[in-house]
Amino acid sequence: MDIQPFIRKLDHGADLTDADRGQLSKAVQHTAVFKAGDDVSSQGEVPRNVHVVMAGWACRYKILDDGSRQIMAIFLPGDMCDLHVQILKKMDHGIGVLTDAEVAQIRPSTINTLTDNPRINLALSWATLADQGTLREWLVNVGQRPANARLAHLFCELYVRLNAVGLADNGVFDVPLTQTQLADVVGMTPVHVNRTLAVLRKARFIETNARRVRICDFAKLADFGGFEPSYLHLSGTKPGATV
Amino acid sequence: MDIQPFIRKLDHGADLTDADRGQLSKAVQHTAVFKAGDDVSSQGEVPRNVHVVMAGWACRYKILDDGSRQIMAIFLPGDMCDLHVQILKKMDHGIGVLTDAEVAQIRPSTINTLTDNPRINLALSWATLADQGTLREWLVNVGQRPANARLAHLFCELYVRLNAVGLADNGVFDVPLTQTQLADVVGMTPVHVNRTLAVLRKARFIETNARRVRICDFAKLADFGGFEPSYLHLSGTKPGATV
DNA sequence: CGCGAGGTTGATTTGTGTCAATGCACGTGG
DNA sequence: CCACGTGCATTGACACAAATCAACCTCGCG
Repeated sequence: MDIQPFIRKLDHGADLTDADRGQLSKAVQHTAVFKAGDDVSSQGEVPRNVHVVMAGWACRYKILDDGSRQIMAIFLPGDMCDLHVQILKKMDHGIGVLTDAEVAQIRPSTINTLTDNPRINLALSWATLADQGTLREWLVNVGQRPANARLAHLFCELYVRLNAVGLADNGVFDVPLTQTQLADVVGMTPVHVNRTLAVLRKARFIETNARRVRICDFAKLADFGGFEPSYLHLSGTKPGATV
Repeated sequence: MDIQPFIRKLDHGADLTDADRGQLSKAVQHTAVFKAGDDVSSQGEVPRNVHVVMAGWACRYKILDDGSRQIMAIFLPGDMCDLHVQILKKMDHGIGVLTDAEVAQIRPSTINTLTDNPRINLALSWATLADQGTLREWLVNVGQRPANARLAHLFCELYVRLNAVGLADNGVFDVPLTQTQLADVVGMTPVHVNRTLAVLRKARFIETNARRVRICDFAKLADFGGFEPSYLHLSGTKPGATV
């Protein structure tokens, strides 16, 4: 891995110095490897460490009594889970890994030294706000948009987020999820995800082969899905950044 | 108003001293009155003040191109909107008032003096985490539950939250929302909200007259709606609190 | 008195879920 | 090298929940 997605991402949120970047790099040195489907931390547990996805995809999810699952957040490489959980006494949901993945664990004491650095603290707070914006947008997506627009919106978001950490370009990116996992993200049935993907392909919005997606015309797909990237706040908090 | 819901709420999150309570009281002295439907702050605006609802109900919402609206959060008396927004450059959604309401405005500088107080800071952070938990639960609600369970869950949540600030007791509380507003919360049609309410009434889960709701048997309704209140974290962060 | 906002109800359509079968790629073991 | 099993994608037939369209009702208010 060339430059860490974690740093690359936080660079969007604040003007970090090389020393800041070094400090961040050091904080994510201790990693653990998980197999697809494993839990990083489970519902009901006492929150311990903060996690940063280094490679692979993870998620925040909740399983209901009837066995259905809602994925409430996707963590891509560079994403941090739950900066402030240690305040709480109990996880009200699980954090799991969607693919084989490498996840860094940061102890609370290390987090404190990070947030003592004002630039890093700003970057982390920015990232937290962006996560919240994303969650809100997912609610809008699931609550208001029909199936085809819902998936369109999701693909647009994933592309922009992956692009921001150097993992997507030219409309092409990997989506290493099964259709069942996609279904748990958008609140649909796997069968209906399948059919909806077929519709999007037929309409020439996207092309897929294996687990690779190509967005044929981003502007068109974004319009169709009602995607409007301001909620990701990728212009960050930097004064000079473009909106 | 006897004791402020704002203080009453934050008391759940940390062990405040009387001095802390005084400091909080003073921070919410400047209020403005809004008429139902007014915007407290609009999408696209530069975030300025932090708001606390003193009386009435407010919400966070987003309107889509086709005119449909998703309410992403309900702010009850005592709830604070967007502790950290000032980090961002642009509101990606609107804050509006669902009923006639009184809203306190806190300037960023005042916020800073509040968060300099470690107990208050803990309480505010706790409240922020509870808000996030609520948002996640709404996504689960809209993404996975059928209409009747969805409304059941919402009523359970509203009851517990109102109860926590002294505005509900014995299963009875006011829901000063139109069915159209309810629909925007749960991602359904007003017509379908109406029919679903009728089902809940007929099943003797709830009774309603005017805008007052009575939950006949909370445990039964909670079970039906899959409501499990841990996400509200009302046991807070206090060591001695019961779970 | 008339108007408008909100609630209620009915008939119908449509999007999505459900159930079930098939196909396909891949890995494993005989 | 082939037989088999498994996980995932795909497809079809059908059921059902929810949206849509439209009418009507009630009540508070100017």
